[in-house]
Amino acid sequence: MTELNPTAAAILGFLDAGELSGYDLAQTAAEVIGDFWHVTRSQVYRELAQLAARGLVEPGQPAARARQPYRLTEAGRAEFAKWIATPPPAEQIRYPLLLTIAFGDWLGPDRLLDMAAAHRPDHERRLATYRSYLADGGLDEYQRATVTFGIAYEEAVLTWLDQLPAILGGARSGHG
Amino acid sequence: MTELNPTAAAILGFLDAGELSGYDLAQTAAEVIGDFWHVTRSQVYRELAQLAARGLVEPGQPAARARQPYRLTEAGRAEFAKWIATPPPAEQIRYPLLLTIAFGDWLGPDRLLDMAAAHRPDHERRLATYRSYLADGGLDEYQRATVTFGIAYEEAVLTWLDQLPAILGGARSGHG
DNA sequence: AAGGCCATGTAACAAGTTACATGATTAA
DNA sequence: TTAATCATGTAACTTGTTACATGGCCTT
Repeated sequence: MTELNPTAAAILGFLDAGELSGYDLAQTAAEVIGDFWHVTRSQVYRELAQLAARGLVEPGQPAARARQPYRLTEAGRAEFAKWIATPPPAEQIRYPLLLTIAFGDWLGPDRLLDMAAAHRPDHERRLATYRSYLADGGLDEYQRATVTFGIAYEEAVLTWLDQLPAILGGARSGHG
Repeated sequence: MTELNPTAAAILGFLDAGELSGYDLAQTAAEVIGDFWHVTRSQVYRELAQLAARGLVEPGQPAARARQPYRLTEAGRAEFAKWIATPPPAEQIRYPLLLTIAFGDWLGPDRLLDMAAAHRPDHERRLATYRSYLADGGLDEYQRATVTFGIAYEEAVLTWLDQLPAILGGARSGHG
């Protein structure tokens, strides 16, 4: 048996709460873990097919609109338990804006600062959302832990954006 | 012509400095942008083949050990210039530890805190490295900008790790 | 009852990872 | 001069993205 990948594991984790279709699962994933683990519908369907083939999930009653729900099997539950007990690997960040900045000599500070500033509203919005989650209460400890990460992260990004003009201020464009 | 992907663009960007082999490019990428844009050697070779097919790079003199260097063409330079002038999309984060925490009910706070703590040395090490880059000087403004992001990010992670025990402290495991 | 929207899923493609192969160098 | 290591690249597989197809549901 191959190891579960994190996406497959998350699917099993969500199915623990009861039967869900691929569509539901994609939606749930987007809401609950979407900020640090992005999953598309296509991935969900593929993983569901493989999980079914391995006997870790099984199909329930089909319903309207071709809806096909799945539920967790005992083997699936066991496999999930094994996965979650495994120490997770390091995070990965892919930050296109930093790439642009790394080659920033081609653009010069002004264009770069504009591009960076364009990202600010997104971060402000997310930060506000996370803060309101905490303020509204109703989160369990685990959710509070992940949301608190989001807050720390967004604050860091905003702080960095604040510093950027001072850092890039002295530079001149080297290309055209 | 399809749009350049960021990895292909980075390859062109590095080739602006002169001829490099796929191996060199992979190495350079790991050093210069590896912290926010991970690229494997295999990707580099694939992109080089495609870039060559599109006339954006061209092969130079083969050398020992099957070394095949490439250089930028004028078309390649133009395409890179177009790419870097395009506003970059949002970053993506994939954080397996947060996934584990999101399903943390299965493990309980003690195991989670252990797992989280296991990541701390990595972050401390990276933070120290970034700080020494700044302290040693010799970085241009653009590098300082990306390194400063790294510092802000690692500080945020460490702060969050500090808060975790207090956040998870009250929880009990629900499974097992 | 017609038109538009939404839920649901599939298929094709692109990007990313892992494992392997091979011939030069270097060190013992 | 043999063994170990390193530079270089290829191939196979897995994961991630984008575009498409279809039919039920709701609104007018």
